[in-house]
Amino acid sequence: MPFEIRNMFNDRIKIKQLLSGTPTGTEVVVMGWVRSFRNNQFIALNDGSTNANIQIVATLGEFDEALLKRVTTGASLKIVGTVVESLGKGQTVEVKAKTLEILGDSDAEKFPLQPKKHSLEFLREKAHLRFRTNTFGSVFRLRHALAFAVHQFYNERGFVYLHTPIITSSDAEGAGEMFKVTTLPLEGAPKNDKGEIDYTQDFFGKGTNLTVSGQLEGELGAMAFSEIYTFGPTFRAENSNTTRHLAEFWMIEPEMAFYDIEDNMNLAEAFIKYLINYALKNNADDIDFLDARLAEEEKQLPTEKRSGLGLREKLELVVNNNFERITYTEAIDILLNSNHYKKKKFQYEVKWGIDLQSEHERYLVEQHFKKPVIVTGYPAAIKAFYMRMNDGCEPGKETVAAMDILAPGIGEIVGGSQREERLDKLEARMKAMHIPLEDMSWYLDTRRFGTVPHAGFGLGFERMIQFVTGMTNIRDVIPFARTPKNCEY
RNA sequence: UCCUCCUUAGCUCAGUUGGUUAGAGCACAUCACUGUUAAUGAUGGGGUCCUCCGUUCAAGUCGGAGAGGGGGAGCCA
Repeated sequence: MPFEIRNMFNDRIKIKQLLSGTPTGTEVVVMGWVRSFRNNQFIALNDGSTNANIQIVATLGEFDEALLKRVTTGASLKIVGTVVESLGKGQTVEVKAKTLEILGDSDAEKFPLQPKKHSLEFLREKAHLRFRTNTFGSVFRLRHALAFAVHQFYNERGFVYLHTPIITSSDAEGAGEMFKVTTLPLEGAPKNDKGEIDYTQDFFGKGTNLTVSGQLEGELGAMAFSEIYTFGPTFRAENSNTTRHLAEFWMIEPEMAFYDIEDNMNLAEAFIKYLINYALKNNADDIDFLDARLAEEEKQLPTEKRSGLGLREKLELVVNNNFERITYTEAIDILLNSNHYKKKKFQYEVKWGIDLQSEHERYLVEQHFKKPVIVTGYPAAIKAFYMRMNDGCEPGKETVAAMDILAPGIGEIVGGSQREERLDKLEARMKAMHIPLEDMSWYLDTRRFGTVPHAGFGLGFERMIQFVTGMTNIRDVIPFARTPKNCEY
């Protein structure tokens, strides 16, 4: 099969394409960054199209010694050469260099990435360079693939991609602490009669924040297009220091008219499986690399801490099996009847009405069912105002049509619900929760004019990437993590 | 925010009961070798022992405070 030379300004061929072909003797132009230079002859060159490097052979004696001295780890090169069968064992094709041009030098003494294993913590501090490592190469190619798959999934189903605002004056969702957005000076901000900051003089004439969710605006779109989704950044000013929280993260929030809670669950399950399937099919190399990497890490762990399941195995298991679906009440029963509970191993109390703690969710997912679990019908008291009250509840045990999807290793990956479409019930709930109705009249209008049953959910994009890549720290699946006390770049 | 562990060379780490000149592997430099795959061999340079305060004849080592990081918890996606 002849190589297809892409007609770019430099007729460059990408390394992924080059490696997928056969040694034909064709002349090619390759560009990339040096990963290693062995034996003063063999350059491992990488251009980010794949983790695999192309071996460039600079035959001894054919190149100036001073030039070869500049072939250091991290330097960028332009190579013109012929594609030949490799005499070595590690690869089938290699490029025998005719000309070798240094595009950018890289001082070997100062370049932080060495041809060796680095800790994730070290690379996190070099986030601007960590893309050039195999691990982060795979992680961020997968991040891209999953983002593309998100759009493809919804586009195939006729959903409209709705851009909900990033700056918002709505503070009703209660999803978390918000970042203030203002142009008022911090020192000497104008005050009103009551001595409070006078936001009428602010840029928007009122107090504004970065969004914590696009859901409420998403519902407005669903009431016209039937099915919409949002996919954008969201912001939480919580002082959370964990491996699964970010101050700035990306969330996918579909919102569907004419869906009930069952339809909602079906869509969420199909969505997650679609994303995993897309990655397995289109990024097999990256999954396999991360699989091997995790297997290596597992070897360092004591036996009882090993998962015993490879990354690929885990993903295939999720794709090929139905998610377990249980009600909150059933979940509490399972916990109460568990040996774990009887041996008093739960730190937090288990009884109907509590919010499930991490340890409870982990028990259900990792010990009891050993696969993703969808929990529905949570107590109304612990859930948001917009969730639909279930009919026929025992007094004092009112539940709402909420659903959380819990995934092994990362906990809650999806949170969603059927929305309360009945105006009287919604208003009653909002009053009970002290949410000012007048500020929310735009939202209540959807229930006043042609209200319909509808539902939706939010999927944390980074948590999904964590699941697919097996990365344990969420800071390693977003290019530039924003966490408390950390906003580099 | 709470609990807990950690911070020694560019990186990963060792450093005994508080005791003389703080070590190793990798990386880097020089030389040798040349079909290597984390190349190999030899030689060499490289240290604010996180910071401050204290205890002591003497602190990388003990105590206190602070900073940064890891893991767990809460909040959540």
